[in-house]
Parts: sequence; structure tokens; C-alpha cells
Amino acid sequence: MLSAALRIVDTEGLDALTMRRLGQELGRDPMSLYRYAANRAALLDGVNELVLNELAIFPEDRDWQAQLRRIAHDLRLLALSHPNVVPLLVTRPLSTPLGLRPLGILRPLEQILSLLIDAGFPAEDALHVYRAYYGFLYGHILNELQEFIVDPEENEALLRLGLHRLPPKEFPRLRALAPVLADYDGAAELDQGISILLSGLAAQLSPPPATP
Amino acid sequence: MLSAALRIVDTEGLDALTMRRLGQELGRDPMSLYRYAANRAALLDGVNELVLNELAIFPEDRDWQAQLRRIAHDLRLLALSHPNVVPLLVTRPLSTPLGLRPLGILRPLEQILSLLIDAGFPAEDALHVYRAYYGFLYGHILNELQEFIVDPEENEALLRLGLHRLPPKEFPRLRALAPVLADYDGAAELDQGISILLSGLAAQLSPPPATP
DNA sequence: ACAACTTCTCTACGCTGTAGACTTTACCTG
DNA sequence: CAGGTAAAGTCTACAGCGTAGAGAAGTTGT
Repeated sequence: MLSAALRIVDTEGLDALTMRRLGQELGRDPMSLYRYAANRAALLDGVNELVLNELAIFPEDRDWQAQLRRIAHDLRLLALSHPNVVPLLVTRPLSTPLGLRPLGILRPLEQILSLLIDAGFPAEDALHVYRAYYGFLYGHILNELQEFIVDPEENEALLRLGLHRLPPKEFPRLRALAPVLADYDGAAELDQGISILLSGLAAQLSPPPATP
Repeated sequence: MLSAALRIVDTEGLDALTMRRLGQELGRDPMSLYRYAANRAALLDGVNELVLNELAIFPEDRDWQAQLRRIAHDLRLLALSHPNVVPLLVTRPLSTPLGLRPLGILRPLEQILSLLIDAGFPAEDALHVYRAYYGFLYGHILNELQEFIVDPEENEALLRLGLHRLPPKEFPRLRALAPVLADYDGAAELDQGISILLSGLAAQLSPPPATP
């Protein structure tokens, strides 16, 4: 059921995921969905969970930096392949206290904490590392998707056209950067940011012994 | 009109901002709102703009690091005082191509680019710095708000209660960190992350001459 | 005073999530 | 196999939503 919901979200957008539409997709009465999800909100949480479960984390790995870097790239790709789910990813937790969120959404948090603690960080530092890391990661994904042109029309022209609308006096920098904006290597930018962040964090907090 | 809308969002949440509700707040017919906003979406953009306009940026300042750090703290406080607007802040641009967004939303982008370029960065590097910076900033704000307990009930107890629900076998780290999670100094964490990021960026990209 | 134009109001339509009563199906027990 | 119990699915209905379109009221220019 959740996979059908995800299919609708991916192909038709978040708003298209209505109870009636999902019921039709499954060939069932819309009301029957309430046996599996108490709410439409719960349904959205389910989709959210389903996507997050595609993310593989191996907390046993001792090389925390490599692991975090890989996870970052994986999550980025996940977001790019389900762009319509991203609003859910960043917005749903805002309205649910931490402890009451679906387990599938809390699992990555637990696993990354575990990874960091096993790698030698004191629990409290692990939390700090996690926050800086996940904060940057989510921010990057949002940023990249915001610049991503979903329009089926030719990209660059439309982008330039959009920017052309801006008053030149007020937005000279942005207009001048139009060609650079057009080719955005998200993976490289993410990797570079992660590098800066991880080495900075490692230098600042007590570095883990890293000897098994 | 927008300020009335913002008032509703702040006090009653995003969903409470309906055309009928806003009309009632203004003592006007709901349909009269369409003279000022083409859409409900445009209305949300307006609220978004209104909040972002509270953010002051001084592109003439030569000390880009101090300036970016101040802006980060300002935006954080802004987000904390309008938490219900944050979903708008991060979500709305996802459905609008960059060039077609309201000017008030693009203005911070332009101003920060201007700040960086005036501080000596080549235009292209300025864009990279901006992306890493804004990405981290947005990510931090999301993170902090996600941990923020809006519940009027006593914080710590409720948080622990929520966490207590988690199966101990599966979430040992998270449960153990409950007391630490409870007191989260968002400003300090943001400042520390910004420090790491800015110094890393300055070291990596051609450092600005910084001599006026 | 009349006309043109803007602004506001009213009604109505199709859509939404979901409560509550009802019917059908599945399964387990004697 | 028969009968009862629980689960799953269906139907109808309601209040609320955004907003199209026609009309009323008010304002301004000549």
C-alpha cells in the first residue's frame, strides 16, 4: 500500500496523494485505507519511512568519516530520485515531538549515533557531530533541490529567462551568475562541504582512537 | 493584510491560514483577498517574503565572516520567533524555479553574493561559499526546530516520556542521551558549525585580500 | 449627472478528510 | 459441515476548502 502511495507521490506530486486517489490506485474503497493508517498524516509518515528505509547504514564500520560521507551521498541520491518526498522529510518532524515519531524515521539517528560512539566519540560529542552533520546534509539537499529545474522544457534557456525578469539594478550579481548557476555539480559541492565539516569536527572534538 | 496573515500563522499554525479565516480576521469578504494575491500560494509567498524582509544584510561590510555569522544568528532567531513559517521557508522554493520566485525571497541571496564578491571572492567562489553557508544554516534551523518541544506541558518529562516509548533494544543510544537532548544550546551549536565552515571555506578557496 | 472603472460581495461547484452505520469476507470452533 | 466472531471492506453524509463567475456597491473623471 505504501509503495503505491509512494508511486503516486513520485509521479504526480504530494498533493495528488489523496485518500480517494490512493483508493482508486489500489482498486479499493478509500475508506478501507483507514485500517492501515489512522490519518492522512500517518500515511505521509509511512511514505517518509518507506523512503528512509532505503538508506543503508552500517554502524559497525570503524571508519566513521568514510561512512558518513557515503551516507551523505546515498541520501542525496535518494532525495534526487524522490524529490517530491523531500518536503515531507524536512517538514513532518517539525510537527511531531522527537519521541513520538515513527521508528523508521528515528532509526538513522540511532544508527549514526551508534556509529560515532563505537568509533570512539563520547556520547555527548557524538550528538554534536550528528547535529552538525545532519544539519549540513539536509541543508545541502534542500539547496540543491531548490536550484534543480524540474521543468521539462530546456533548462538553461528557461533559467535565463526566469532570471531575465529580475530588475538589473537590484540583482546584478545573480543575473551575472546565470551561466554558472546552470551547471551545478551537487555531488562535488556536497563532498567538499562534508570534508570541511568532518575534518573541522574531528579537529575540534576529542579525536577518536580509531584503533580496533 | 500580510501582517494579519502572519499573525494567524504565528498563533494558529499554517493550516489555519485559509482564505475564509483571513477574510474574517480583516472583516472583509474572503473573495476580496484575490485582489491582492492571485492564489493561496501567492499569499503564502507573501508571508514568506514578509518574514524574510525582517532580515537585515549590509553588503558594504568588508568583514564577510563576521557578517555571515551575524546573519546566521539573526535568521535563527527569526525562525524561532516564527516557527510556523519555517516549513514555508524551506518548502515553497522547491516548487518554484529560481528565477520566478518573489523578489523579496531572492534578495538575501543577491545581497550575500554581493557581500562576498565585494570582500574579494571571485564570483564563482562566492556562489560556492553561499551554497555551503546557506545550506548549513537552513539545515541547522530545521534541526533545531525539530528538537524544539512546542508542547506547553513540562518539557523534559514529556520528552523522556516520548523516548520511553522506544524499544530499549533497538534505541539504546537515543534513550541514553535523553537528558543531553533536553538542553540543547542552539546558538552555540550554530556558532560552532559556522566557525568550522567559514574557516574551512576561507582556507580552501582563494582567500580575499581583505584590505580596503 | 452620467459613464467608466475599480473594489467588494454573493452564490455555487468540485474537491478534500473522515465519522458512523452497514455489508461482506475470513477464520476458528464445536 | 454449521455457526458465530472478528476483521476487512463499503456506502453515505458532512463540514470545510480554494476559487470561478455574476452581480452590487462605491469611487472617480468629465
